[in-house]
Amino acid sequence: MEDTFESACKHGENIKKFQSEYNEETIVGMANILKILGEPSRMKIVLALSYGELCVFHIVEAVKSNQSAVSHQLRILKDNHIIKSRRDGQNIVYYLYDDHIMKILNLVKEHVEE
Amino acid sequence: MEDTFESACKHGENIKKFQSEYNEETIVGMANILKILGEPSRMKIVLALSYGELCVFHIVEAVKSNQSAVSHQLRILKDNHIIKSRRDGQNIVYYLYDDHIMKILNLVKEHVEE
DNA sequence: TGTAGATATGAACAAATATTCATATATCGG
DNA sequence: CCGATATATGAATATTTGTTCATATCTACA
Repeated sequence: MEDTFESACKHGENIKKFQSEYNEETIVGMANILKILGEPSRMKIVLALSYGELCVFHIVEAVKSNQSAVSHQLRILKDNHIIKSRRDGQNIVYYLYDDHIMKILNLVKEHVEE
Repeated sequence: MEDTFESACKHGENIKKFQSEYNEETIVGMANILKILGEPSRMKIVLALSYGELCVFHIVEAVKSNQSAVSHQLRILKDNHIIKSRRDGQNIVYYLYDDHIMKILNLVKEHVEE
C-alpha cells in the first residue's frame, strides 16, 4: 500500500491492464467457484454426477462418505448453483446445473495428469 | 458406507464409470490446484502475472495488499508449481509456470460472467 | 395414521489457513 | 564493509470450514 516508494524494476505497466480487465467482484466470484470445487469430497460429488444424476444414497456410495457429510456438501454445491435437485418419490435426485463446470474440470484433469 | 442397504432409485450404474475414471490421487490433485487458486489474493496474483512477469513490489501494488501477506502467498503458489521466480538484481521476479492455468482461469471467468 | 425410509439441519468440535507482526536474509551502491 | 532496499520466514492469532452426532422433516405405504 505504500505508494511513495518506487521499485527499481520496470515491469509495472501491465498492472493497469490487469486492474481494468478484472474488477474485485469478478475475481471474488472466480475464486469462490474454485474454492467450492477445491475440496476432494465436493469434487468427487461433482465428478460422480458428471456421469448422470444420482440420489443421495448413491452419492454417498460413490464418494465413500456418510449421509450427513454428503448432505452438507450437497447444500453448499446447490447454494452455489453447481448442482440442482429434484424429488423422485422418496429420493432427492441431484444433477449438474450445466456443463460449463465440466469443461473446467476436464481442463484441470488434463493439467493434473500432465 | 452401509452397503447392506439397497436404494430404491436406479441410477447407480454410473458410479462404477466414475470410480474407474478417477482415482483418489487424481481427485486430490485436481481439488488441490483449485483450492490454491480459489482464494482471492492468490487469484489476483496469478491474474496480474498473466499480463507479464512482476517483481514483488509490483505484485503488492497490483493486488493492493502488503509485502508479507503477498510473500506468503507467493510461496504457496510457487510450492504448487503455479508460478516460478528468478532473481533480477535486488528484485525477485515472478512469472507463471505455464499457460495451462490461464486456460482454466479464462473458462472460469466466462462462467462467472455468465 | 403410524412407521420406516430418505434426506436435511443445527450445534459442537477439530483442523486448516490467511493475516499480522517482528525479524531474518540477501543484494547492491558507496 | 555499511546502510538501504527487497524479499522471505516464523510464530501467534483469528477466522473459516469440514466432519460428526443427534435430531428433525418429509414422503410412501401398510
